[in-house]
Amino acid sequence: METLLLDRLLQIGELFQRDMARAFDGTGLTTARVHLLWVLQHAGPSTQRDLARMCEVTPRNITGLVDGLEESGHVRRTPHPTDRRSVIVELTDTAAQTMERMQQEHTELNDTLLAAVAPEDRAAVERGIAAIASHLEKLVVDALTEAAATEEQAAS
Amino acid sequence: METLLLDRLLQIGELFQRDMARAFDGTGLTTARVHLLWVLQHAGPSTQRDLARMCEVTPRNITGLVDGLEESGHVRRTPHPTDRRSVIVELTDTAAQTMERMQQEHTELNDTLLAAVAPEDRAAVERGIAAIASHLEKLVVDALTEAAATEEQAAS
DNA sequence: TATTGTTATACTCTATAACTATA
DNA sequence: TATAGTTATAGAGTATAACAATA
Repeated sequence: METLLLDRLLQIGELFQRDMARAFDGTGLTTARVHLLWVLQHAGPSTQRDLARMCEVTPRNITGLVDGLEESGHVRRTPHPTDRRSVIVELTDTAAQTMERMQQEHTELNDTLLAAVAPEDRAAVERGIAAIASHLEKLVVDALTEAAATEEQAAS
Repeated sequence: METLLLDRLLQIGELFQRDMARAFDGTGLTTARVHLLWVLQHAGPSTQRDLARMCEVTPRNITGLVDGLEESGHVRRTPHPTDRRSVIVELTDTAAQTMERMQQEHTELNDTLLAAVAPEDRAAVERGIAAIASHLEKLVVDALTEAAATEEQAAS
């Protein structure tokens, strides 16, 4: 029985997650926390509210993640300069270095995997995967929009 | 800034998970429980021990998942015919139907996504993704083996 | 009155360790 | 003595709801 393309794509996601979990085993970092660090690295110092929006989780959840990352020395909470309700979260210097290294390794992994593809297939793979990602995103967004509309209708 | 192929692959995994979570919203099913049902559908009635091995989680975890699935009417616990320590878990009729439908939808999604790829690129995409999955698996397995060896050395 | 973050509470997934029943 | 499953306990991630401080 041949393996579906979709199954191989999902397998890649699982393998990646497993590898990341292994890499951070013993450091106190987890997938969710690394994701927050990643968002912080790209967005720069941010309020917890904004982090909640960018991570697509509740503000309460951010409180917990930042608590853990503060304790492990990866982030720092500082007061917002003008809004005394807000808290600014920023990477510590060591965490910023860690994230840079991580981003570099990520790029290297991308190159390694691309090198596993036959040169004459590479362009087609890039095009094909982009098309699949874009199509799937549309499908999911449409399904979510429809579900939201149905719910709204039910509420009225 | 162009998106890395690796990032698109990871995005596909996330989108798929999000879509699955949405599809089962309100049914009491979750990713972990659906995974167990999936394993059960492919392996047929199994002991909890075997389910733990196949799902790569602890036996304790299977107890919890089966508890939930039993309560929601998706699986049934029956005594093992010869070993009174063991419990056989099997899908209920309705769950078996649900899983068949799900598998069909899965195949349809695969076809839909494949249809989003230009016909002349399809063969290359199939080959390329198989190569990437296989290469990544080797990388992860090697890393895990190495980590295990290091740990063993530390223990001696 | 609206917004930001936190406390309170709860549920799922996950793990390890101790225990019971059985092999 | 070893194995199958459960109870006990713990921790992470997630959510909603109520609340305090501030805007």
